[in-house]
Amino acid sequence: MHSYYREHARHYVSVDCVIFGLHEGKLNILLIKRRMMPGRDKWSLMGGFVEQGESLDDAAKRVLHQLTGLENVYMDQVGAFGDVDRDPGARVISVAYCALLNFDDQDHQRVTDNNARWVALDEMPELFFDHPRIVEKALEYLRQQLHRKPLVFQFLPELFTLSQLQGVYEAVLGEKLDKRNFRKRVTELYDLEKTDMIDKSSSKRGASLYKFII
Amino acid sequence: MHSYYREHARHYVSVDCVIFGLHEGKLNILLIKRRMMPGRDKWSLMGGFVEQGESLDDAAKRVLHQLTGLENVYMDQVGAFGDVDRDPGARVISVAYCALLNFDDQDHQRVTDNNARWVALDEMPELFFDHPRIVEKALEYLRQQLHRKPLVFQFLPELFTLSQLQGVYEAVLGEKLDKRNFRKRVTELYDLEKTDMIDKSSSKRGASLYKFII
DNA sequence: TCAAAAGTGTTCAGGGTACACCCATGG
DNA sequence: CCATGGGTGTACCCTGAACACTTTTGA
Repeated sequence: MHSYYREHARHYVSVDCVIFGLHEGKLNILLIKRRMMPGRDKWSLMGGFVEQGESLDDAAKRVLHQLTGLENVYMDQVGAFGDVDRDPGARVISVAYCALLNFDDQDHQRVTDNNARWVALDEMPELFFDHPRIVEKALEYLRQQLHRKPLVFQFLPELFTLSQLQGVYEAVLGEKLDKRNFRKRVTELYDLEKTDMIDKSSSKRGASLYKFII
Repeated sequence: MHSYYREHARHYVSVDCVIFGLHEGKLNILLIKRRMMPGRDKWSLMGGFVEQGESLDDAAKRVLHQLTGLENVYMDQVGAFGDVDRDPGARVISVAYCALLNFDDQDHQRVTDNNARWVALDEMPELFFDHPRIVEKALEYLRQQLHRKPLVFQFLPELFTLSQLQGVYEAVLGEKLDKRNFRKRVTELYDLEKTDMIDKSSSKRGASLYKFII
């Protein structure tokens, strides 16, 4: 390595994951209750240090996998947070990621083992570090991207009803939508294949199950 | 410091600045020809290491100031780039920022001393590292944010003509705009104060100078 | 007098929003 | 038989796009 590098400081770098999932019609985030200092017994995002030979994206995937047992989950980088005193224990620069997953896919045992809990957005406890800012930015990012990419389907199983799909939009945007306008828009915006299966879990009449075609 | 941290790797962290300016009606980026290894004599973005006790934002401001002599310039974080081999000299995690400045404000002497040059977007030389990706992402970010925040004024002096303003939009978006539609939209979108001063530098008739009111 | 940029309104189409009723079924 | 969620079409408005001519003045 050139001496050019050696004279500079090196830093701990972590990734923090804002893990979004839909639960009981509400947008939830997966939080952990810290078992170690600093911030023991306080709520925070799930995070981990970036190790040698590990890219930022890989570190984020690893952290998510540790907590949920899931792989191939949709993740996006939200931004880097590098205030000097953001972590009271040491100077740590953190890169935040958000993950969007189908609530039912997770490994509940792992989640429990990690001292983690799903919390609805409007019931968030006080978070440690600068994690409130990170959550805020992730949410803003999610809401923006919702209009640009077909992210909603990440929250749903492969087969879903249009009402479920609408529920995701409403939960993420935090507002009610008109059913007819929603269906018109979504069916011309996305390639949705109507299957001949009917879901009866949420109504007596039953609703057609759809599949999203990429 | 808790032992919790010590077992983890530490990394060099740098900031790289995508410095945008408008020159001769085109969107330009300020590039430097590297004087040191790795990548000596190749073109790259201006960057610098994040030091102890320095936040990411502060590091970006410092780097920009070193190169241009400017302070209080509009900067935004574009994202973090952390592939393991992105820098062939060492493992360096980089956080990219973009800066928007008025071309005429810079300290040209400093720019020259730093071996830097303004290059139009469509004349970009091959860039070192993963800097092409960074530039691409910064440009995408800039074009997106253009519709959300009053960024255009960062490229202009305090007083400007509507034609200059339109020129900025056209240069950033890379497309011609309709004059009447542009003027209608911009005057109802922003609070523009028409001064009684006339700019004659670009036409015989002269154009009114406007001021942007925050 | 002419070249070159400044300045100025109207028309039209398409997308987004508001809005109400019948259907199928399980309990 | 009724409560519950599923499913469907139209009218209106407003925003965004297309479009051409007059004005001023320095060279």
